[in-house]
Amino acid sequence: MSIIQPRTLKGFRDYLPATMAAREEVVATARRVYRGFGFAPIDTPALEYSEILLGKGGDESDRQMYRFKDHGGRDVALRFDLTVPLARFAAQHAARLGIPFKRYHVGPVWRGENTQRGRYREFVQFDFDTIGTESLLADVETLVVVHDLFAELGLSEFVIHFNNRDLLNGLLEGLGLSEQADSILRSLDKLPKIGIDGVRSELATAAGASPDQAEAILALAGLQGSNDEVLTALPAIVGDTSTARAGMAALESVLEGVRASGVAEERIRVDVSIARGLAYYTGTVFETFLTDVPGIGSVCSGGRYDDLASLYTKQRLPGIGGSLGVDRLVAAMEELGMVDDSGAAADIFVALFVADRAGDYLSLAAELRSAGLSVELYPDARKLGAQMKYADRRGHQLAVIIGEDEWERRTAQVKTLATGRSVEVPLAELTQRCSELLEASS
RNA sequence: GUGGCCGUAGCUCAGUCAGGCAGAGCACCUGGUUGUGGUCCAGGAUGUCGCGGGUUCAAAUCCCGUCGGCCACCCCA
Repeated sequence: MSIIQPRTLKGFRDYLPATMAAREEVVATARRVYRGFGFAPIDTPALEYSEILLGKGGDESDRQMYRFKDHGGRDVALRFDLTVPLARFAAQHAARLGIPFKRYHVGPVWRGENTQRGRYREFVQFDFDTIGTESLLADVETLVVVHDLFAELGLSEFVIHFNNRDLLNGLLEGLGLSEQADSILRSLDKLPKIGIDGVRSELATAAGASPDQAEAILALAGLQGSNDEVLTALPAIVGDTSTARAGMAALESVLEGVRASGVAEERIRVDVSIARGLAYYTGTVFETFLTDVPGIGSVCSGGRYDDLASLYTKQRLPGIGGSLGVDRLVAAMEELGMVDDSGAAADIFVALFVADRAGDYLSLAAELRSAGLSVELYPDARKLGAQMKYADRRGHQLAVIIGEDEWERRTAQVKTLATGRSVEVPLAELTQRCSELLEASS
């Protein structure tokens, strides 16, 4: 029989222990932060009816969607984000949930796009959203959650860039270009790449903007400075439509709220160039960048979507939320050397020294575990040196060594691997002494 | 999806231009010590050269296809 080549699909990956342990830690931290703000867990199916997902994220999302007929001939698709399923979920369960409804949701999503560093076809998002309120306090809270999340993760160098789509919408209304909003948005998004002149010519060709219109749009996109400088300059640039005024007011109000929440000025930036491609965003939009890993792009982004649930219900269910890119974040942390590659080792290593006494070692390990300690018993009675080497490589804190002599004396040697120091303790005190040693080294 | 570069030991890579015995460093295994890791010394094992086909006396090397990775476009976590 021939051997089948072991392999994974393009854009799909296996996760080794070191990476997976890092991911679990990120998820645990995010969960703790989300819960601290009153978000509750939910889950939804990976597979949905295509009609639920199609047309919600824009043409690009539709193109990238994994879509096929299931065994019953149903037209189905894998979710490409967690926000659209949430909208369906909220519409379906609104009556039971109560408003506002705050939920978090972690799971894989799928996009059939071309791969690149930090971009895969299957990746994990960890979302949090607030459904059922238009209050800007929810916008403020969303940004504060992101801030606390990155602070808790130990990533000190990050900046949350935020904007309000009404600024551009208002400007375009005044210019009579509302119809071309999508195409203009896409052109503006390329500003860092193709420059002012590139965007200017693209605005003319793709959106049919006149030279004057293009200049007005570019004046907005090119606006830079401190948060207060940008806010001061904006009114003259975005014009005097009611939409633009609303966008201005929202932007100022959100920034004020974020400041009041104690977020440092250098962590939050009004950035009118943040547009976000997904079609469903309506007001506040944001992206989060790691200053030390610029190449990886945004690791947490989101915004307000006041019309999304209207696709599934007549009830008005506005929402706002954010999406943490778990894989991207773990990749960034690996680049920053924040992930040690030993994987998750148990605190205590027990050498299997005397093969005949396997039962004694097993009950000893069980006793330590019942006290809440994590214990690994080596499965083979190999040379002690080899076992010690294994324990060292694996990253255990303590090694418990009990040979025939110790068994007879009813004692154990407990070795602190980092220092090499070893103490002999009575078996009766082993649990307590191990706890103390672990406490001391942490 | 389109285009460019790349794929050789567990890892990082040399060897490919100009076809001629498949290599280095690190990691790994064994020994130097009857029962103690990280250093040192000695020795050892390890490859469908991504996969399939073609050209050739001979292919890691040249050609075609395919799968995968990276980069750009596009878009995005």
